[in-house]
Amino acid sequence: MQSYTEENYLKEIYHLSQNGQAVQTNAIAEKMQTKAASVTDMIKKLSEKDLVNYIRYQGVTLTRKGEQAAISIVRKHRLWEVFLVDKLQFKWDEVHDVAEELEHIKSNILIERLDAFLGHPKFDPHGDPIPDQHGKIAAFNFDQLSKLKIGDSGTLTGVTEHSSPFLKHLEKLGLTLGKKIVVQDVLEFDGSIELKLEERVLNLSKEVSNHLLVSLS
Amino acid sequence: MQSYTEENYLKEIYHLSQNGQAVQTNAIAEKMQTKAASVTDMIKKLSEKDLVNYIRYQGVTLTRKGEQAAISIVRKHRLWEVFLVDKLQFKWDEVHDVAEELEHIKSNILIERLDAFLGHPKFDPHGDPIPDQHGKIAAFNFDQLSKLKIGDSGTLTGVTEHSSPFLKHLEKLGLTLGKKIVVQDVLEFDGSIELKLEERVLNLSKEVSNHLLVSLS
DNA sequence: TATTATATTTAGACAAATCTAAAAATTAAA
DNA sequence: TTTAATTTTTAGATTTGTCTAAATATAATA
Ligand SMILES: [Mn+2]
Ligand SMILES: [Mn+2]
Ligand SMILES: [Mn+2]
Ligand SMILES: [Mn+2]
Repeated sequence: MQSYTEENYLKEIYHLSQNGQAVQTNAIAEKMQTKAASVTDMIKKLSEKDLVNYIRYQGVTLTRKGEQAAISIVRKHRLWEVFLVDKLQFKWDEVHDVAEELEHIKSNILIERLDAFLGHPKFDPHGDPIPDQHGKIAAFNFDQLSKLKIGDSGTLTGVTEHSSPFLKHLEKLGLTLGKKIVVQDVLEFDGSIELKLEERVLNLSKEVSNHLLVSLS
Repeated sequence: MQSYTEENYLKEIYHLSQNGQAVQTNAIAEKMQTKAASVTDMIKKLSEKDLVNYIRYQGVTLTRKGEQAAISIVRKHRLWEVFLVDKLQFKWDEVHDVAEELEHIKSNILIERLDAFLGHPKFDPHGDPIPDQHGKIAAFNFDQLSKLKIGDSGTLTGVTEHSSPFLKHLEKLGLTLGKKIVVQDVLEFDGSIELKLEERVLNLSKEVSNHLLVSLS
């Protein structure tokens, strides 16, 4: 078993590994809001436990064992987020911190029962896929809204930025998951995008549209 | 805020305080499965934080602040137990360890939403009262089954022993909360009690009946 | 009351996770 | 290819919660 802290490191390394390359000490330190020296200490410990591959000065990658552990935590995090939103009326910008704690509760039966209770959801409130009990993550093919061309249309299926101010902003604009949008214009000038959303026309900055995922229709 | 460990100490001191007297170091050590020296250390820390009144060699009592903190944890523990049983089909003998972890999740909004979601339950799956958000505990007046006389009848409303073997045993006998019983005989010899439960006649040892609570009818 | 037994506290150490400051390795720039 | 900048690691401390062993206080017994 891993400690609460080890689990947080594993999850963070997992998220930072998505590009395929070894993860740097400083990158972990920044995400974990700690110091590089502390990261080195923890990496050595995780390496000792065969959860990461570690070569001094070369960064870390997760072992299969480490990846499975990380995915299990991600699964729990996302299932608890669904619970908070679907059953306890939390807003999508309010769930993260609580899920950050709940993800560490150790009980397989609990998480499988919760999964069933929620109806085996495939995505969390931010559109992120929920790994199944074997660690399988459903393939999905979404595009950054900022990559679309004039005339393209689709459905908003995810966000890649989870901060409360950002999510509240989307909420206010009516840009919630499942909404249909049509690209009406893309401005050369600043890369901002103009789209139609339920009769209304919105203008989104490049910065915002970078963090929105859509499935084309 | 208190640490996970401090919260566990506070809760245990609270449970041991029910007789009104100061709680002894060794009593805490036994319940917490630790050593007296460790308890002394922690007591000093809790005293420093004004959560317990402590006089060397004289045991501890909770301050108002400490009692409120302890009751808050008990509230969370019992609400989570209700959730596990009512919503996730846990058996009453399976909930304790998981609730032991869940009780430490820090979020007031979470626990108030959970309370509402569960329909503001007054008792947990073992018949223990659930304190309200202000720390108030509903008065209740139950009797130990072992104190009843021949001819007395009532409803099973609680258990004072939460171990899984004990609860499984009751389950097998059909002795679950809400069941009506009538005392048919009390044996002088060993204090065992004979009672009628839905057409059947059961004989319970003094040991068992000591841990059952009934409300007389 | 003196002695013995029990309960509690201190002293000193240890493991986990963190930090600061300094040293070492790697990478980038001149 | 030296030098400079960046990244990473080590060394040594600190905090939290724990432990064992020894000392001290309280309670029970003779
Ligand atoms: Mn976490
Ligand atoms: Mn999420
Ligand atoms: Mn606990
Ligand atoms: Mn209970």
